[in-house]
Amino acid sequence: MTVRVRFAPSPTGWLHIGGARTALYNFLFAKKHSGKFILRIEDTDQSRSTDEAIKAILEDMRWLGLQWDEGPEIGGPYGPYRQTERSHLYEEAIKQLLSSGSAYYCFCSPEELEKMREDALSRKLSFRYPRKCRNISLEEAEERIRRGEPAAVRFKTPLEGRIKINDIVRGEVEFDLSQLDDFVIARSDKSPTYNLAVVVDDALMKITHVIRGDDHLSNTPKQVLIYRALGYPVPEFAHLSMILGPDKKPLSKRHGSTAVFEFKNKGYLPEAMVNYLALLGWSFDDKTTFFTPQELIEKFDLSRVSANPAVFDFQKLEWLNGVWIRQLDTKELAKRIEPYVKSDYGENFEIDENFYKLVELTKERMKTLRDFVDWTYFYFIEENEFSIDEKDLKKVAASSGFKDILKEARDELSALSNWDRSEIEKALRELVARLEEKPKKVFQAVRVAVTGRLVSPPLFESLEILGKERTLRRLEKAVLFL
RNA sequence: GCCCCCUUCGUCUAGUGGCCUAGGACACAGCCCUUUCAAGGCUGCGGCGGGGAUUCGAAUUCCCCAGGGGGCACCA
Repeated sequence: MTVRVRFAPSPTGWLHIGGARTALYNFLFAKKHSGKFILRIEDTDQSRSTDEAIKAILEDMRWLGLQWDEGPEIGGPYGPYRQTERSHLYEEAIKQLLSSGSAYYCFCSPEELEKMREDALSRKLSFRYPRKCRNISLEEAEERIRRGEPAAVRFKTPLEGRIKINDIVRGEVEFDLSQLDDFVIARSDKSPTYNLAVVVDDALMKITHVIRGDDHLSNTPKQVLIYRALGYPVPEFAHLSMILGPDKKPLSKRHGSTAVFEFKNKGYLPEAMVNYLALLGWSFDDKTTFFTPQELIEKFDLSRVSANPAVFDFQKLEWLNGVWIRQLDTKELAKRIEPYVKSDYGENFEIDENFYKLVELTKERMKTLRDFVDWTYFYFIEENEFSIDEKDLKKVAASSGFKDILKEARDELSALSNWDRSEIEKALRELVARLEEKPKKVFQAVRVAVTGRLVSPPLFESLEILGKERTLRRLEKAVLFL
């Protein structure tokens, strides 16, 4: 039996961290077992679903490297892969359930039921549909429908018994059927409800393992009932716990970024996102934290997924992103950074030697790709727009001899015939010795004057990349300005 | 109200009866390296939700409680 799993988002917004993790676990499980990863769009709620959302979700999934084997844009043998295009399949299933006696028409109006529900709620009782229409015969019901009466379809839930499921991450979970009521499987407009649609789709798409969010656990017994009534094999289930915010509440926008594209914009690498997400609720052993996508595929194990909800740690993600950045080779890293430079300094930017040097220089201090543009402000800024950070300037300018140091530095550096890192260092160190100053004092003075900030990439390399002309100009300007 | 799930350092986790005076990672603190910031190295801080029971022995098994979360729709 070949493994077939699916990720089934409803396109009502962007792909979120939680959804991304569910998709990832499905993907990893499929790849690990040489199975198929299917993407299905659950857009039955037409009022909230949009085509833009579908596009965005597909884009984010591809960015993360979660390419599906069957689904939108690429098709597959069990399509269509959008629920709105599958209505006839649901109608057929409903018809089958009706004629086999597993379901029945219900003529109770939503208003009537709503009233009963409110009433029960106000008396602190649990509401369950009273099964008023359960014994109306199919013939009678069809007659009433012919006369124009609206009717929903309900599943005829057994009055007693238990449903046991063996969840891969949770183990055995049992439900008492007497706790379930006769849930609606088709609305009076004939459209299927979620529980019916998922089962029909998963069954027809031959899904072998349903890996999804925890919030669906209590729906599972209802779905098992439908599988059985329809005569389909029941798949394996694995319910993933939710992702929480630092306050232990379900992760949401108020905790910070939750949409995948936001992390992309901030300069996170897809590999780092995948690495982090994989570790959020799963571990390989007691020490390994770095995994390439390929290693994840080899090592991922659903049964090692933790059942308790995990708090999303933005700091750890950032750290891991830094780890990923540091181990990319410079050329590759430069390619990843390019778009961020372009978005800040113009589309006509082109990768050159200096860019590679800057990447090398900042590589080990970046946490996100966007940090690069921050670190290299001094280089990319137009010369006439260059300015020194006022706070930083104040800090160094307060000490005695600041101006003299800059003047001397300018003289020493302008005398250099070879403008390279080691010559620059030699000249400045000689200056330190001659002035009998602390190295730190001299270097910081030059740093502020030339890079505009007290914190910059290594000084000598920065000056080399900046070039003699620009360096001297800035020193000159600083001397005059002070 | 009913049903279901979850509970090891602040956070992610290792741990399946003795290897645990509970291991790793992030964060935090200190030190080293150092021209700044990082990176790196070292050290430290810090935890089995509570109560019973089983056992020679329990983080690990069982029961109860508490806390957190999810579900109970003609939403998905």
